[in-house]
Amino acid sequence: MSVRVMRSLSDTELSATYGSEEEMVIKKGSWTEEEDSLLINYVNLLGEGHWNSLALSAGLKRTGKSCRLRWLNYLRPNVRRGNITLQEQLLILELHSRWGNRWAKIAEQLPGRTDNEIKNYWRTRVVKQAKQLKCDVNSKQFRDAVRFVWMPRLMERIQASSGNASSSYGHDQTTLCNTQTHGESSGANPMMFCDSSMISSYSSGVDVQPPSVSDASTTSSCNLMGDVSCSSDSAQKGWQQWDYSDLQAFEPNHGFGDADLWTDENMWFLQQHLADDF
DNA sequence: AATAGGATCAACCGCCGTTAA
DNA sequence: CTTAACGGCGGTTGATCCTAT
Repeated sequence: MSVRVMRSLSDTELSATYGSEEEMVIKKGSWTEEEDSLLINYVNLLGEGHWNSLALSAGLKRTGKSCRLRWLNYLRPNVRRGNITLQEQLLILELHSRWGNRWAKIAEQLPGRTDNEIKNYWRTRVVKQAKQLKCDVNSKQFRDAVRFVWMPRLMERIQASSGNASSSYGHDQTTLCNTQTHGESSGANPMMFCDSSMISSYSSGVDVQPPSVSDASTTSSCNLMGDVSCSSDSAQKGWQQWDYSDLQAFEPNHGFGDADLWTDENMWFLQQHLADDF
């Protein structure tokens, strides 16, 4: 069977021919409600997988890939939509620092979120922030900024809100963060550390263990940044001096135009005191 | 009210690994 | 062993929405 591909113009419905001449027109573009209903019905009937044959069975003029994507990213039960929560942001930053652009793997740790959504978040929020800071998103400078400013700030806000609101997953977050300092890192910003229960409690409802962030010799509280330990005197001193309390630039819907909160002084600090220490 | 530019996100593309014929 | 089909994944695009002017 030959396949002719036609790109739809928004809601334009394409006529598809099928049959005697063994030609099928593949529809592209936005999915209609009818297509969604068809797909849902046939996935319920046949189960996930075998997307090409499912598409044919359902009479959908779509590729198997397109059906799979639509199902996984939109129609599948328990897909979480809407704003990425602070906890989710923190987890994404943490996991990305460990795994890089392994979106699917990261998504496994955020129940209901899709790799596509996480990827979009990264590109629209994180990459943009890096651009505003005039550094490459993969640069050590920016990674340090994420570790030592953005993530602590997120944790601070999570902690601040944990007392008066249950998590979006309906779990008590009172044990979210452990702000005690560590022996070997006592000079570091306490917000850098978090009880390892944080991630697993975040991933509530799903039996997910956080990635190993500490070996057996470490204390029960772990460094959320995993492989980072603030062992440099200069960095520790810098942390004590660095006032990041006003940072809003990283917060969603909070005007990324506030990136000037990332002052030259702070960036200089990062470059001078952190870049070589970790 | 109009519009330009930015932000967001759904969906497509291409590559790659796996599997079955 | 080879090859084609399929599914999964990350990268990218483009339509739509939002906001500032």
